[in-house]
Amino acid sequence: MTDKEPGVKESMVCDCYKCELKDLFYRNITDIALDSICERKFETIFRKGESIISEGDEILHFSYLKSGLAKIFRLSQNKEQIIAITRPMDFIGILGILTSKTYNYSVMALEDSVTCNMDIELVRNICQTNNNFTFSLFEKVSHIYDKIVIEGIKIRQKHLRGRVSYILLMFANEIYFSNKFELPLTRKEIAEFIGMTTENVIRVFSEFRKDGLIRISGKTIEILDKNRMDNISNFG
Amino acid sequence: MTDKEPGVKESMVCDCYKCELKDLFYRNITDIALDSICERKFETIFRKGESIISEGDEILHFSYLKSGLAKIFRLSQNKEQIIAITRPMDFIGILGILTSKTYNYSVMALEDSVTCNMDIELVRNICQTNNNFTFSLFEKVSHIYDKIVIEGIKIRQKHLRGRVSYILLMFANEIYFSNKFELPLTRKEIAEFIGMTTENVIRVFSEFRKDGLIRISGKTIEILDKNRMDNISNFG
DNA sequence: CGCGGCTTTGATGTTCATCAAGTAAAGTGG
DNA sequence: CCACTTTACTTGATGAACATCAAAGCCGCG
Repeated sequence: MTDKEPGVKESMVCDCYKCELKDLFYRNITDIALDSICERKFETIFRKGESIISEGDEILHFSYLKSGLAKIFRLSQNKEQIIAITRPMDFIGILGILTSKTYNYSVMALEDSVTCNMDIELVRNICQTNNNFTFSLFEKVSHIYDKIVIEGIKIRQKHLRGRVSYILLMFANEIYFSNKFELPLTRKEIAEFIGMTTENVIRVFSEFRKDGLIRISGKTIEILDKNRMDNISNFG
Repeated sequence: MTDKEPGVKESMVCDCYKCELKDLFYRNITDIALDSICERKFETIFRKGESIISEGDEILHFSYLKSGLAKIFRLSQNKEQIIAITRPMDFIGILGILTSKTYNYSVMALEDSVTCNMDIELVRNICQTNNNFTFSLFEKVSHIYDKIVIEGIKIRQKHLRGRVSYILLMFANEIYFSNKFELPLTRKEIAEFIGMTTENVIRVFSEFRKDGLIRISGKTIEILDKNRMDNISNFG
């Protein structure tokens, strides 16, 4: 997060002692260490569409998403490839936050978002002296990676209809906790996530609509027949 | 590694103080801790084709591949999906070695192989008390994961010819360090690695042979025109 | 209001999986 | 060690799944 980034610093920050990440931090860190992080942390606001991280940027902060939604992606062969959707309380930049000098991925806000940023050197110092902390972090990062790898395998084994229903169910079940939601991704981005073309994403949407599986109104999607969607996701 | 596994314990084990993993262990661990691991470690021999780990097995040891070659794979929808090829000095089981109770992946020997196995509880104890060690391990595991994710993305963006040349170059450049080598995978396994059918792997092999790119004799492959192979791998 | 990006649909062609059928190689039991 | 079985390899023919191309409507934004 360098100066030229569009993110805006926010003055209303929350109390670290009440942070939802306390499982990771509060439990494993002394009050003194926590205080030293807290007084230097800051929050940043990103509007929908703004870049949070660009591949190659120097890593200066240990950041997590406080609210909103973001996509993690890589540029490969002039094509964006979306690797994962980052939800609140997820770390930003995942890999190499501690071990690399620069980011390996780009991150962009899909909705208005707020990140909380801590000095990376301070966090590295805590790692040097507090292995409970390091271990917890290790555990969390491992699970994130594992999910990415396994999800990638599962998605690619499916046909187009299966991929689309998989991602729609993901939004409904894991992100918005509702059968009706606003798609945070364009059709093109969905295509970049699940490895198909924009046109075919739209075509499958239309098929699902004609089959009475979903209702579409612009970016608003409502899943009407979850059972059949589950079947298509699992066996399509 | 339970009793029913085919691996055979080996009595001739090497000196931990001269272990190639000393960067990870020796540098970060006291002699006493190292000694306590060493006297309880053991090595296991696996013949080509034998199972080293099965998905769901309880994790009892922290193991690495001392010699040989192995494939890491998952069973998904009755299909094997090869995730990575493990080379000497790579860890076995990667994810969750420290944090999970059971393995998330299966591992099978592709060549006669030897693993070195340490008591997982002992290693976990070291993690509890030695954060240099934990940090080094964290770093190594992160890089392994990163490579898997990026490699997966790259392979799937290519057409069939590009995928096949990519994997052949991988064997030549990163595993056997020679343009002529014995393929450790069957055609079917190659297909499972790069997401295509067995028939098409064979078809592309035949095309490459007719185009004078490679010479094939059973499992022996020789890359004749590396420049053109590089091009196909990068732009195919 | 007009421009560019997003969305939609149809027509067309290519890539690739599937099916079939046969050969070679490798393991198995008498 | 040889007949037998199984697994791996190979090639061709066919069709399905999917990408690409083309054209037009829509929507937000300067």
